[in-house]
Amino acid sequence: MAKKPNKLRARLPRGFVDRSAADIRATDEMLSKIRQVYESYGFDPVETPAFEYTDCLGKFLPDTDRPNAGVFSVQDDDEQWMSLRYDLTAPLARHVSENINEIQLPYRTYRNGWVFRNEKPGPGRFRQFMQFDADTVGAPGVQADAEMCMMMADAMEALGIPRGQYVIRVNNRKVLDGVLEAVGLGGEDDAERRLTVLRAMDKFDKFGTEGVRLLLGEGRKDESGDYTDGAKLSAPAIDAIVEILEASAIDDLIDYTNDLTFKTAALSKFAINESFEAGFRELKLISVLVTSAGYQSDRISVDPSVVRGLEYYTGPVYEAELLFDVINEKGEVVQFGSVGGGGRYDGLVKRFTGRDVPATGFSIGVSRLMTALKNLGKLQTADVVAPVLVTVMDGDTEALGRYQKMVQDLRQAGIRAEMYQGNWKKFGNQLKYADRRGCPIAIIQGSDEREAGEIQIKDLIEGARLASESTDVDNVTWRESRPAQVTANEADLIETVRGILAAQAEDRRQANGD
RNA sequence: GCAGACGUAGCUCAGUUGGUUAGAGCGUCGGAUUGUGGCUCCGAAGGUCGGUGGUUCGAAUCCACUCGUCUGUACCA
Repeated sequence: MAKKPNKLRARLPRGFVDRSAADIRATDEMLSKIRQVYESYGFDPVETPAFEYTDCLGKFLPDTDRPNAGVFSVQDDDEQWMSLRYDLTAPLARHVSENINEIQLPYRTYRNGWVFRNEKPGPGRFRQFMQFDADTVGAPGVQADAEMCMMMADAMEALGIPRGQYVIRVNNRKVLDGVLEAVGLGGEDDAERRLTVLRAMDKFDKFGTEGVRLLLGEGRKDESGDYTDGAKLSAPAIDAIVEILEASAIDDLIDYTNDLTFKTAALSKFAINESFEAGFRELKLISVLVTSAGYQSDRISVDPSVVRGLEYYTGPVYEAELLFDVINEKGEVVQFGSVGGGGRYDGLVKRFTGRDVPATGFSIGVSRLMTALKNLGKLQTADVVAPVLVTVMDGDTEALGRYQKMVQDLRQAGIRAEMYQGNWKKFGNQLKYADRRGCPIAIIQGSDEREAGEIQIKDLIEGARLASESTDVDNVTWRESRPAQVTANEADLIETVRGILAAQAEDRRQANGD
């Protein structure tokens, strides 16, 4: 048998999605809520393009695991390499550096945009996704970091996540450096093991004390049988690190009177080093600042297991985490992780300018957060009513003109409306179309009505309800009963439509229970 | 990247020890009904059985490789 010629198969590259009307509207809603928060903090928008020269995005990797993966790159006409941005921070550093003479520091700015990562997608993880960032450039003090944390908490609540269902966890890269120094991994030779230790600490939330002990020690095997090699630290070092991770507040760890000292048994074996001291003092300061601004530890909490990226952070780091379970389509609880984070990156602008320009900022993973809210049913689906459909009974030019006029009149009265654009000769299809499209009302005017100066106005929502109540009526009878349909004077079109729409809106409100 | 599970129509899935032309429900489209949505009835379209190669007289079924999806893990700027 001869094979048919192969059809081209329509398919989307993995990790990319088409966005539906509902998604787009929900995203817009989210963005405007976040924007409102940032604006109220006095931040101004700025936008940079999706492409940058690859060297400007920078590779700060001490992390040599994956030398070139993760980024989409192309070569320009002049053979310079360009890449799609993989976050909004590096492009901002480029923008600030390029315009450093015009920009008034400290520069408080926000922006949202698509970013691209060439890596394996997961639930709520895409290769193109939206981030919403805010940064303060040229502010050296931790008060800028504290403000970032507060703003992030406010953004979470503005998005409808109730207090107690999220937390902003704060740590300090200097504390982590102090830990590494204290367990004897300060030297250049131990770079690899330092990463292993940091990654292990980062897993505390996921694997708990025992899992982290394994990762800090010999290694850990997961359920699928995959094995992760450990950092092979000594037992006392592991004890000390675990004690830091398990602390519920920094005051449990540190005595802040005069010279800092460790309070706990396992930690007291270590001296406070310079990094520890600087890090803990900054954390304490942030903690005091946010508390006096009214943000208690249920919203912003110091947590030494926060590690974040291993690249450019130099001081405080923070992370927004959702505390509710996220359920996927199959009803399984999926581990979700953080929906945003950031930190202080004092070295990023200096790469371009040579000048010290300290900066701090954070990023909200809009796409990711939206997946979580959607799965939870907390996504505010914007209440967009489908258009009123003006049906076409006669296809002659004069009649079409009359229908167009009706549509325009409706539009000018602020009512979404459209004229049927399919094959008008099958009238049943017009109403079927309206029904499937979710149209609230259909307008009908044939020659009979035309001569009488009337129109038929059909309430499709009410009609659907009536239809579902009487299922055994035969089609002809049902049709001729013209359910939920009123005859109106041509001049009363707008008024009548308005009345029906208002009644429908009221019904929806009652159905929603508010 | 590593490990496991799974790939049959737009969707959800049947498909016997390898045996004619691969099926069902839902959905889609057309008709019954040239001016009325739902119900009902009739009809139609829709398949590289994920792909390639192999074993066999014969493969959706067995084998190898490969691609994709999901879950875990690694990485996550």
